Amino acid sequence: MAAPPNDTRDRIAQAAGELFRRQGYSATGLQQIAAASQARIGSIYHFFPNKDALAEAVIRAGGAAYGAMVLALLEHGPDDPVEALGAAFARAADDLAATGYADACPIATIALEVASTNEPLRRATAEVFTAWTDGLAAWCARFVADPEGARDLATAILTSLEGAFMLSRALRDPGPLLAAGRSVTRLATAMRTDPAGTPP
Amino acid sequence: MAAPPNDTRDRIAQAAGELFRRQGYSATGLQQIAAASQARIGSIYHFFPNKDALAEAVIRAGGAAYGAMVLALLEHGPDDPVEALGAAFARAADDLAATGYADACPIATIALEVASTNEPLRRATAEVFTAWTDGLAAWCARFVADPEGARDLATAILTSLEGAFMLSRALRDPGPLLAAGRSVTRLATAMRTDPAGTPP
DNA sequence: GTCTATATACCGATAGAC
DNA sequence: GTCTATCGGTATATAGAC
Repeated sequence: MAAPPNDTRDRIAQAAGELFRRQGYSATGLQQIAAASQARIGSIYHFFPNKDALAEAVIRAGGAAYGAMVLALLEHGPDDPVEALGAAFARAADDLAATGYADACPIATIALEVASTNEPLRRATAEVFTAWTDGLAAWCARFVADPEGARDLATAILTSLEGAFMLSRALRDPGPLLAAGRSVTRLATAMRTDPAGTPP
Repeated sequence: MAAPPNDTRDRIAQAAGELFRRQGYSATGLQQIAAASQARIGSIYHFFPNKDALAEAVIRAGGAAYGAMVLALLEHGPDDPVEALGAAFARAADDLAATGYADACPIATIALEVASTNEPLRRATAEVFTAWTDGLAAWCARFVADPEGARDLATAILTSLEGAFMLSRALRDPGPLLAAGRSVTRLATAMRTDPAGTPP
């Protein structure tokens, strides 16, 4: 999407991100990352001092990219924000099913693994979640006047998405993601300040 | 709560469950489980054929216990179901903070780790999530007449709880859990069929 | 910057004494 | 049913040639 140079460092980071999100941080070995990125272990250590540093780079870069992608999806979707929300959840369900229920949130698995065991990585995931919430809250503020209400709705969108990703992956069924979409659009409708475009 | 006999098998399963939920499945070694349960590795292999079998037993037993606990919390809370929901989320936030943001959902971390890598364990987590959804849907059916609506609300409660657990653990902040509680109660209010007890 | 070889430690699992 | 010793394999990380 953005970065053109397919150099070794990028290949390593991308392969690591894909493996971390699918099977978790602990279960992914450096040998596997090297094989997936067609690099040598020595090259990984040339670009990253250790596995934790690689993970932190992957969390921050992948988090920024995913947040930008979601916001772009909302902004370039239907004009009505509630419809855009519903379309985004439907799109997430399609994409998840298309990858065999493998690729959902890029940092969710790592976030749970490190929350109580690795403070630097926990902090990295926290900063990504906070940035996502900020971005969503700014988008929600377009149709929810109360700033606290906009932030609550943003949190509801993000937590519903994360939880629905978890259930849909475990069940191998888009149902939870679609149900979460229905609930979030209903909630957004109830919270929207400006009811323009809503027929009686 | 239920089982009185503190025999070796129970100690192993309980210690394994605690470690799995806090730091994940892959990151937890049998040596650590043995140390935490004051058993020997040989004893673990006496009761469970391998690590996967231990995990499956932990997922199913822990899942059943947690589901029963949540339903009991809802049923023995305030008479008004919406108030009971809000109290349950507030209670979850208190409990999470009290454990240093360590003990949230007993199977969430494992579920994400195994969703794409371990089919028997993935199936175990799916069955637990389905049982939870069924139980919640039955409870929701008390005040939401439409069965599909009750099931959607049950899914919304569960996905919001899981996603909010994730964010609250990562941020070390009860905020997301409390915000999810506000959103879920608002949603339940909008969906409730019987508005008895709701003052104007 | 790339690659090989290796150090050290721990992994899950097994065998067998008691 | 409990415990010790140990197997083969892999983990992260390092040293150093090229």
